Amino acid sequence: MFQPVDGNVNFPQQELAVGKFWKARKIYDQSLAQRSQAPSFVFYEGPPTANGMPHPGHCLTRAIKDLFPRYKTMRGYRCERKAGWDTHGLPVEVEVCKELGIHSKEEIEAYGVEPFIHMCQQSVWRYMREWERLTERLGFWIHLDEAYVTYHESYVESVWWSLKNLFDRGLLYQGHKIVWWWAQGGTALSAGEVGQGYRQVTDPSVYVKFPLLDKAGKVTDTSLLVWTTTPWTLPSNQFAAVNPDLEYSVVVDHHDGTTTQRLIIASALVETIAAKVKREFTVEKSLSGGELLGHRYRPPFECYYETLAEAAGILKGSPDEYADPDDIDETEHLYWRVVGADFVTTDSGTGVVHQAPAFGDVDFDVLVAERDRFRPIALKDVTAQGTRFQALNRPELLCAVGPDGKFTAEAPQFEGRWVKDCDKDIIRDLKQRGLLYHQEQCVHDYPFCWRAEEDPLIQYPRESWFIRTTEFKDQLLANNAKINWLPEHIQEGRFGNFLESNVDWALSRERYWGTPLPIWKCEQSGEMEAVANYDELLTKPGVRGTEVWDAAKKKNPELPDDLKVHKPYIDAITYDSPFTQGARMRRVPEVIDCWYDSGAMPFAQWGYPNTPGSDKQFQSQFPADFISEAIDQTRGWFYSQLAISTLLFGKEQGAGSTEQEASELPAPRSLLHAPYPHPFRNCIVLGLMLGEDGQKMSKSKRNYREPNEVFDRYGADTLRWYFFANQPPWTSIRYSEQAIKDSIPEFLLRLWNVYSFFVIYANIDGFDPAKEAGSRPASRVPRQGAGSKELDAAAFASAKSYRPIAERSELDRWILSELNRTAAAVVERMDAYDNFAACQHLTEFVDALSNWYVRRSRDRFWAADKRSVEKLDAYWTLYECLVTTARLIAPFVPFLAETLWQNLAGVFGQGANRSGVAESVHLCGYPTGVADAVDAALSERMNLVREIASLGRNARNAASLKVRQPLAKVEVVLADTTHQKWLEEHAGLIAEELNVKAVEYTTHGEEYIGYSVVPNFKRLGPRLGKNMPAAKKLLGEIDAVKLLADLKSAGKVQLRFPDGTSTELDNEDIEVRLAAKEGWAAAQGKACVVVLATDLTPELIAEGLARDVIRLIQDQRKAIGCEYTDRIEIGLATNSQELADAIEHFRDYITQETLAIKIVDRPLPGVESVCINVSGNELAIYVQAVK
RNA sequence: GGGCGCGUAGCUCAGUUGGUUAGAGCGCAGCCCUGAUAAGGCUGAGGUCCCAAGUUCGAGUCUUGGCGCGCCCA
Repeated sequence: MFQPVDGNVNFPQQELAVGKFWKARKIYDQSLAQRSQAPSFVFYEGPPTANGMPHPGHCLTRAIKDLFPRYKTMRGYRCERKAGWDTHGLPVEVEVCKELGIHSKEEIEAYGVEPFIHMCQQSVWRYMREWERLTERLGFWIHLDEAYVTYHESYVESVWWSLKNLFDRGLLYQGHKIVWWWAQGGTALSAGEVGQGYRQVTDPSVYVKFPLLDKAGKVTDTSLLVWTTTPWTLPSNQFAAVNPDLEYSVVVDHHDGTTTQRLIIASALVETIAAKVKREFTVEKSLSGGELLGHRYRPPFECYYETLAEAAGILKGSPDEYADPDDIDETEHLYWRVVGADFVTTDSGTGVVHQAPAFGDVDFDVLVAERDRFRPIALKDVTAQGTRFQALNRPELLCAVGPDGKFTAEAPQFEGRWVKDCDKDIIRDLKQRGLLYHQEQCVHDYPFCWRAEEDPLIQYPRESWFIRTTEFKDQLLANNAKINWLPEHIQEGRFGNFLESNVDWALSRERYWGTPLPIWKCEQSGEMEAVANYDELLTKPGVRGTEVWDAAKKKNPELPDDLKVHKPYIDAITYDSPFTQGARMRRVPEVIDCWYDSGAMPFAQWGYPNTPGSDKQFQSQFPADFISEAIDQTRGWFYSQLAISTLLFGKEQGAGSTEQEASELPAPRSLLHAPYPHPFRNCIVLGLMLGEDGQKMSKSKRNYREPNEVFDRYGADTLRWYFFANQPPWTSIRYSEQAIKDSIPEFLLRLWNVYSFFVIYANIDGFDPAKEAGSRPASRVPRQGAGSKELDAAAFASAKSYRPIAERSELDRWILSELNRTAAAVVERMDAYDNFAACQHLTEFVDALSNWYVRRSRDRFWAADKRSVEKLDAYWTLYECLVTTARLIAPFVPFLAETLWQNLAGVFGQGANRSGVAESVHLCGYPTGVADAVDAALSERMNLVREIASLGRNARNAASLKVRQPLAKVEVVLADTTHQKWLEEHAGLIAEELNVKAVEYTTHGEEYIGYSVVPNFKRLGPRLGKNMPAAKKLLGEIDAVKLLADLKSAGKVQLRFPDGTSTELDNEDIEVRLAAKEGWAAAQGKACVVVLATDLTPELIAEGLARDVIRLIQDQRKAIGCEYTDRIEIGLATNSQELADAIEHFRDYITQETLAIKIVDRPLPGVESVCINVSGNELAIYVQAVK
């Protein structure tokens, strides 16, 4: 016996029970254990930050992350799934600050770094329980209890190891980065924070003259005209940028009759500016931006000019690197030159852009590019030559402003004043010196600090640590080229472009809660070294400062040991400098970008290389076969992983070599030449999920449901199926509760109904596959026989009632063919990481199973003879379909699959004691489809039958002939005769479905239909080319009946085109279309026309009435609560002779169909009647169950 | 401002290498079927496939240029 199935299915409740079962029986662990020797399929969990409640978008990510590992496990791989948590970073600090009611770094330091990071460490776990609960409830199988955690000592030390590696190879360096800087608070703001603070303000807009110098360095009467809205940046000017591809004009300004001044402006802007200043310009000549390059000018302020005006450097590519520097003449001035930049446009300004690299990252890039033109002077050269060339080698960053936002002594005129306050004085000064050309006001958006609304932010250079990723650009691209991205366009598109414009990774953060940068610096010489782990630090000579941690731990023994590698404890540790006698080594103050943490997870999750055994784990789990995150990770985790892996674990064989010393690294050799791609091979990039209103999901807008609400109401499988089956995962989807709800009936509920149907009737008829198979299939089948464990066909072959498939009915063979076809198609799609198409195949199969197989097999299930071969065939067929479907859907909807499996396989025994049958569907292999069982011709034919049935119903509808009214016959006019013979043999199926007495086929239906012939475009197009329209026209005009006859007799026909050429057409070259003629109850489809005979005989009418009566009695059975097998007594009272005659005539039929033992033509005493109108005849129906 | 993606029915979305009648689900209207079905079937209304130009015998699909939306970066 199967467990009775509740027709009122409650998915959420079932899922909770299934979850308990998995836990109690350790099914996930078993699924791994049984694959311990299998080839591995490597999955990496991108660590979420458990710093907020999970929302439906996270459910999508976690569902996809679960789907493929489950699938691959069933396909025979070992897929370990180690959870992970991202725990460092600014968001955590911000959360803690909120709690403390503080904002700035000053406040944090006043509060105390030590208690602050304690709070950060605790804060990280605040929502972790919620995340774990969600993970479990969603059915995401992953080892939560072995999760890697980015703040753990082993993890931090792994990151340190990698950083030391980079440092020792010269790939980690200090430089400048332009950040949005809150001067009053002394801190940099993240892009997100800056974005929050934009406001419209009015700023000065000034046009300033930069007089050009002649060859001798004398000021000329020609000036570059530049525009800026930040006058305070002018003292730090270094260059003037033009676009080499733009045209510029030298104009003469006649305004002031006494002096002649010439201005250089982009030609496109001459008129605009003339209009602005209300003057007339004469264009003296025009020249390209390229011609301006290299010209020197005099900067608007003298601060640096006096000392640096003549500074020059040696250009790269100058002959003979080791020649005497005095002989080298390929030099250029370092400052105040015209340089080229693509970003210069004529959208605004003058086409000449003032460059103060200290206060703009675009400007800074120009400086970097300029620097790159000069030959770097290596340290040893400087020492050898003295410091003579140090200042000459390349332009340095000029910055006359301090971190407090006030001018420094380098701009003595304004020293000590807040920069924005100086704008007016600067303008006045320029005016006095005749450099100000024009001045106005300008309204634009400018960012302010979101924590102190009155404080404008400024862009400001900060010392920062960088990873030299730009040197690996080609390798990053080569690695990327080998990754299988889904969708494909990520590779060349967003990610590829990002790599193309790679800049060195700004690694350091001037914050508190993060992996400390493991670099110690000599307090005297400034020499530095990297440290790979805590123990190494302790072995340093004269190490001091460990007592700070010891004291803290003593005071609070609860303190996790992991904190000792964090600020402030790690900062306390100093040691003797190996560089300078008597000096100490101190750690630099920075922590690192937490993206580096997550990108290091391929090795850091194992604590590699410090943790014993991590070697082996790392090697066996590298690279990942599969990862998936949302598209916002392009520049996040996808990049950080790729960059770190490419820099650490090498390159393709034979690729350019920038790291000769690679073999000296303490990494296993095999990994150093890991073939691309690494560290991941396949990556599904998920679309962003929006809220119900199409906006970004936001808690305050409440534009989505809490995941738990969805789970409680509809179930995790519902949500999963909605994600997998409704769209490709990379389309951004709008969250919609209605859409989730609507996705239930089409698949989950339909499948459930089939399952429920099976269980109801199998129990009624006592069909039990375990008993049929002799109750112990496993004992008969060899133990390795995959068949027994997974309940596929082979498992049942020994059962007496189990007939070979070839002996069963067409319908059985058809659905089994569909089943195997579906399995093969699903496997093919899933192997290509295409869950959406896979789900469509599954949906189609369940539709076929429910709406055709079961529907057309009902008679067999209802047949009286419990042991008839046809009936048992039907049970075996449906059973096989259901158990196989359970396996097919297991990775997608694991709970429902398990529920089905538990009951369907449960007849073989409960729990682990199941005679070799798998205890859980998730311990089964995945069905791949048996090629022999697939019958393509049968599929095609059955489709035709289904189309005929559909057309028949259509015709009935059009003729207002309900299906219960039998008709004498239908005629089916086929477009071609290929399947006619087969169809004739299966007329019964159609006759029954359409409730007609006979089905006839013909290809000569001229009476009912018209033929038209169209060319097969796809086939003929390439052949006929320009004659296609003519072919279409000719075929449209031709006598179709004659053409078809000719084709049939000769196999081909001639077509002569107006241009004189001709062609021969065969059967395949044309398509015949049918159209029903007016006046017939007919419907046309692509392959046929179905025509109904609409004449009704009294006999047919009577049968129709009888069927009406049966239907009404069945309703009544249901209404009075009869069991399926209950016998009843019926009373039928009517005044209509016609109806009474019909009942009398079909008495046996009615009796049989309604499980009646007796029908009388009068009321049953004591039974409530129902009075109903049956096709115009009044009828009173009395039904009572017989005890 | 740049990069990427998207734009198909009232709504949510499919649409294969370009092939001539552009589909599904929901919703709406009507009919039908039903002792597995909170299901199912048939029909109808509803489309400038964002716009324009181009390539082609043929464009929802390819190219270019616009417009609108989203994301990422400035």
